[in-house]
Amino acid sequence: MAERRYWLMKSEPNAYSFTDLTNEDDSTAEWDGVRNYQARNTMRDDMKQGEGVIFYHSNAKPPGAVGTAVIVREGYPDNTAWDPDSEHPDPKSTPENPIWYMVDIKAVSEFKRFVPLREIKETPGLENMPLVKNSRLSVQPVSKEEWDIILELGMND
DNA sequence: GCCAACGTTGGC
DNA sequence: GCCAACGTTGGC
Repeated sequence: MAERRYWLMKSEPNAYSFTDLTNEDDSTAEWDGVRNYQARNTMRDDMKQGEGVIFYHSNAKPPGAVGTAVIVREGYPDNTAWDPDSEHPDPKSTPENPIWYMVDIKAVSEFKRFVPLREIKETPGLENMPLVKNSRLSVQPVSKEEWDIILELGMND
């Protein structure tokens, strides 16, 4: 069995917040609309059922981590790409030759305490996170150590 | 609103 | 294949 990995996914709360996810049927949603190859590869190839996700609010005031989710369905074609009425249509992607992929995630728990980016940047052990290194990647890997540190920050008062 | 960082596009 | 131009992300 492959080693269990951890992830972080960004969302702009104005567009789709952690609360929106918890309000879905079974707290589960398709993570559609990602149009970046590196993030696509991660969702298509690397994310496995049962692995943990830190849900992060980007472009928020302030930005930060708000809770955890879990991968409940592994990578499959993002059908919104060939829907001209979707928010992120890509005519080059077709059902026969899909370019973009998504996963399904399910909300697990909201942090007791919001963990702002400012604090993540100041916390020893988190300095190598893509988040801190100014990466724009919307789906990023998180090490076990980083996962443990952030959950400790978020789950303790 | 500004702008740095970064990814993508397209001319050559 | 290089790289300038352009568009987007996202913190501040």
